[in-house]
Amino acid sequence: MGMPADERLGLDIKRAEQALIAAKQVAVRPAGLTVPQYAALLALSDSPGISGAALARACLVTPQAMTVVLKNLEERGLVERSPHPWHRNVLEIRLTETGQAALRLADERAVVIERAIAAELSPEERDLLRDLLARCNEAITRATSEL
Amino acid sequence: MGMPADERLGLDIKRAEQALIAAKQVAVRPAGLTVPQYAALLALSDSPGISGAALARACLVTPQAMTVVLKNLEERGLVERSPHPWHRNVLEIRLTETGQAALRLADERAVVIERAIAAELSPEERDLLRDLLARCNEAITRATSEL
DNA sequence: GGCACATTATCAAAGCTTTGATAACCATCA
DNA sequence: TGATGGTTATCAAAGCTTTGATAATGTGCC
Repeated sequence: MGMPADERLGLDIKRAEQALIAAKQVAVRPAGLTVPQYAALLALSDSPGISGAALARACLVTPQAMTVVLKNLEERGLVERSPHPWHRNVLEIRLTETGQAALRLADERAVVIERAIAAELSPEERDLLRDLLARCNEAITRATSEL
Repeated sequence: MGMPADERLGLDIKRAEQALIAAKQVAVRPAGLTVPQYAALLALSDSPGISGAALARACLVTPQAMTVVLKNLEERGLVERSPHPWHRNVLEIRLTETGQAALRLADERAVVIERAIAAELSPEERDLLRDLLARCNEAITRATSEL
């Protein structure tokens, strides 16, 4: 087609991401979590009381998608949603103790994956990869707005 | 948690991939395609007559997922599935002319995104990114098998 | 020829993801 | 006070994705 497959960097990015997702799945499964659930719990542990919409943004999904994930997490008692003290159309979301335990278990194993990535590269290479990916991100965003 | 978020390279990879998917969606929408459909059509154009299972592997999804994508594509007349000449539990999958036209339209725009990525980096940087991502991939796979 | 293995296609179920849409709430401004 | 704009939560619909499972087909070996 318009550009040979082996010139498309998008494929390399996708491949790495797929490997990452597959690994994360194996890692978090003993905690009974899916990868999106784990991501939500992790973001929540960093920002207790955050709103569902903000959590969605942190996890790079739409609010509607996050509603579904949270519903399942809430049903299992891993998170609780309570009305905001003064902002009445906002729900504050928090980890329960059960949620914290599940997250701890999952993250222990997920971090093994992250550590393996970090160990594969030197500090300079890590910075370089980060920079290159960020520049791709910018280029992608720019090109999209001009489509 | 076990590792600060800003040390997790997985996030950088995910961010780039999300940007890429969002861009691809905008690109392929005028052709009436979703990103998974576009990916399937693109892989098909490279390998006419491929089996559903092989196509799934090329697109980095399970055969079951690909069955769903192909069913929708077939219903819209973009692909056709026919029995293999001598391998009776295999279906050969091919682009129809309608499928080719849709793919052409979609790919024209998707390539703009890919070109923008390639233009952002020098040839050395492209090779470097590719190498770094591949090494991450290997590290991920290795760590997963040891979980 | 029978068996074991590998691969294919697809059903079922559950979870996730997007877009489109709606209603409600808050803050700001005229 | 009413209008406007921004944000939140969530319903609906369609598509996609995984795991688990089953049946069928081909290949190679004893």
